[in-house]
Amino acid sequence: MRSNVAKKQLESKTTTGTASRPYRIEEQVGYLLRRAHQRASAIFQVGIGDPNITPTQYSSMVKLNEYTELSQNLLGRLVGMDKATMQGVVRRLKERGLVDSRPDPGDARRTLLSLTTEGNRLVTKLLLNGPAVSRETLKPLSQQEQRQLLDLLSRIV
Amino acid sequence: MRSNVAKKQLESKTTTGTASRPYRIEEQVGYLLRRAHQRASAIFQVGIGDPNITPTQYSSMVKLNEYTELSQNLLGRLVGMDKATMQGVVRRLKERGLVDSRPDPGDARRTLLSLTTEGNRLVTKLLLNGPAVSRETLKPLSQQEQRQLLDLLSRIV
DNA sequence: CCCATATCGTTTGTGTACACACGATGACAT
DNA sequence: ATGTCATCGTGTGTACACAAACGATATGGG
Repeated sequence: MRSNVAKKQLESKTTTGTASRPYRIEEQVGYLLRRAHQRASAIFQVGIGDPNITPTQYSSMVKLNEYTELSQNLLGRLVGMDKATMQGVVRRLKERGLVDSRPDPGDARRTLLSLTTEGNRLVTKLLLNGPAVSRETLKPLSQQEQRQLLDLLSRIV
Repeated sequence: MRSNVAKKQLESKTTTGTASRPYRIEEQVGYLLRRAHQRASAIFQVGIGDPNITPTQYSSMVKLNEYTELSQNLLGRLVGMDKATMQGVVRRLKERGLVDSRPDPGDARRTLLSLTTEGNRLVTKLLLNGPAVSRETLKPLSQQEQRQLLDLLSRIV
């Protein structure tokens, strides 16, 4: 009973005169994004080829593979990670000998990051599995729908 | 140079004869889902009306508001949370006096959860802001695109 | 040159998120 | 009734994710 009060109040119109649908948590973007992200992470974990590499570690390594050397902060911006989060990701990659760092000779505030030989070898291997992971995640959709989803997602990011 | 080797190898065909595009991390579903989820969470945090309530806490409370009483495990399934994750979410909600628990009289393994009066009052208030949060998150898209995105997301979950 | 301001990386604290192991309980077949 | 197997909640360990505060360094204006 109590809950119906809340639901009623939510049935206000949006912009059009169309009656808005009841508020269901399962139909909200945020909720769906969380669930979809969970599933994508699970597929990544089993499909990328190394159970100890996480999605964020992977994207960091891919970016370092592209740019050779990057400051920690710039890398964070490129892969969409908070600097505090980046700190942990980099620390773990360094502990595993996949990433190296040196002070930026031109700016004492910065740390320059690069892949080690082993890091380079590992990304090269994982990159072979990358497309399959994406394909598996998108499998429920047709080719056209896959493109649509990628387009829509990139526009709300 | 080294990285070009990896990229070359990834340019294998998918199913059709179409030349596949180069592998860019920014175009992969998993990456886009992570970024989109980040943005949705940020919008939620400022828009839901209580900075101390997180998206998972919110969806748990909404479900408890719908069902009145649920076992912790079932609630977890309904909102897509691991039981270990659920444990933490419920503990925090209980600490704040928003949720109550009692042993299931018919099954000693289960804990039954419900909203307290205060929890009920809070969800009712937050539910008023829910639609605006979703609207804000989807703002970059047209009405039709919004529906499409929700449809595509629910199909890959 | 100096000062206000900004950037960079670190640290701390809180909160998801999941794997794994554990103990208690329930369900079911023999 | 008993033993096997599943379910439920808990605890531990690891890893994102971000806010806030901090010290060190850089930059640009006066």
